[in-house]
Parts: sequence; C-alpha cells; structure tokens
Amino acid sequence: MSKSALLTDQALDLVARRFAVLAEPMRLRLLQALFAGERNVSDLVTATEGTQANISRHLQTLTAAHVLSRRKEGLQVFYKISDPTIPKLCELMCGSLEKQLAKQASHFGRS
Amino acid sequence: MSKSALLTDQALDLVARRFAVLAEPMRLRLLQALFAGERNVSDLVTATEGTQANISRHLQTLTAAHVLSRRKEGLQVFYKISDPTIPKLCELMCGSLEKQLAKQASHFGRS
DNA sequence: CATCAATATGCGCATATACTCATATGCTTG
DNA sequence: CAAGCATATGAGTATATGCGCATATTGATG
Repeated sequence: MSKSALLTDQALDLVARRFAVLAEPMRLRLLQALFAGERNVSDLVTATEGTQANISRHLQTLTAAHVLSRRKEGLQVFYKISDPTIPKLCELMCGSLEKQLAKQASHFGRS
Repeated sequence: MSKSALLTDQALDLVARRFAVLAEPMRLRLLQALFAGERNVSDLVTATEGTQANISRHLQTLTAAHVLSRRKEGLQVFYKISDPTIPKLCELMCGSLEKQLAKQASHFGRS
C-alpha cells in the first residue's frame, strides 16, 4: 500500500511544512554553506552575511525540522546537514528552475 | 562552471519562491489530484473539497509558477502538471518524511 | 440580446513568520 | 567567582498570504 495512495490531511500538512522550511532564501544560503560540511554558528554568520540572532533562529528552524543536526563543542555549536535528501531536493529544484528560465529566455530571442 | 557555484541572491529568491509554491497543503492536494492527468476546475473543486474561489486562486498560483499549464475549452478550463520535476520533488520529500517519522517512532517502542 | 454556467478576481480579515534590538544563557578561563 | 565570548531567546513590528464573501468576466445557448 505504498504505491500512490492519497495522502491524508495530516500528511499533507507535514509535507507542506517541510517544503516551507526550504522556502526561505536565508535558509537556502545556510544550506549552501553547509553542503561542504559541518560549520559553527559564527562561521555561518560570516558566510551568509546575516545577523547572529537571525541566523540562530533559522538554524533552530532547520534543526527542528530534522534537516540539520547540532553538536556542541565548548563555546561553539556546530551544525551539519543530517538529511541526505535535502541536497537532492535542492538540485532537482534548481534544475527545474534552470529549464524554465531557459525556455522563457528562448521566447525572446535568437542565437 | 555549473558544478557547485554559489547561487546569487536573486537565484536564491527564485528557488525559495518555487519551494513556497509547494509549501501549501491545498496546493499539494491539487497536485495529487493532477498526478493522474488533466482535469477541469469544477472537477478539482470536488476532488479537493475546497471552495471554487480558493481553488481558482491556487491554480493561478501554480500556473504562474509554471508548475501547471492551462487549456481552455468552451466554458471549462483544464489544468495539468507541466513540470515533470514536480512529482519527483514530492516523492523525494515524502520519502524523506517517512524515514524521519519512522526513526522518531523507533525511539519509542520496540519490536 | 437575455440568461445561465464555469471560472476569475477585488476586498477585508486573520494568521504566520522573518527581521531587529536587547538581553539571557551557557561555557571557559583567569 | 568574575569576566568574557559564543549562542540562544523574548518582544515588538512589518509584511505576506490563505481564506471567505461577493461580484465580475467569459463563453455558450435559446
């Protein structure tokens, strides 16, 4: 029964929430910065050019969604991508966007 | 240079917006209803148990994002999924969710 | 041309959430 | 235990957006 049964309302809500986690430019930036591997907060603040408070909140959101995992080491906290599906989702999405933009561009003009 | 260059702010915004389109339970319901193929609006209203106005708006959102395409035939308008990436994205996301929930469940009980 | 059916849209409301500023918490070290 | 650094969080504000209600638009038909 895992073929293509319709999702329940509750399931749809969960899926939507999960997509929503990826629907934020700053969170995508964080993910981009984390594709290469684990990093601590101040590092991420620098990399994303965000404020410390804002970055901290976004990291919390991503962690609560089980997209990231947290590791404390002394004063610092290191985050890394814990769900291997995430990079795939981002790649797929980017590919889809590229195709779409290319198609739109071709509607304008030549060579 | 298409390897893993960092996305520009503008690109990140586009990606985020595209994820946001999928971050709505009712829109996911519509997509679910459209996985099987083209359908007209009143059909979709019935299938999703939404109001006509609301469904119409969501269809507009999905079409503007080039997720759906529109075809008029007399009084009726038919919509279908025009971006083949969408079903893949949904599958990936659902799989990720299932894994996560299974893991959480296993933290409770045995056998 | 009047009417009706299918779909779209203007408007107002309620809610969610991203952001900032200030401050709190938690570790580490002298 | 005092002080300082790294990170988290409370409160307030601004903006976005989903929804419902009413109404507009578009196309078919008598």
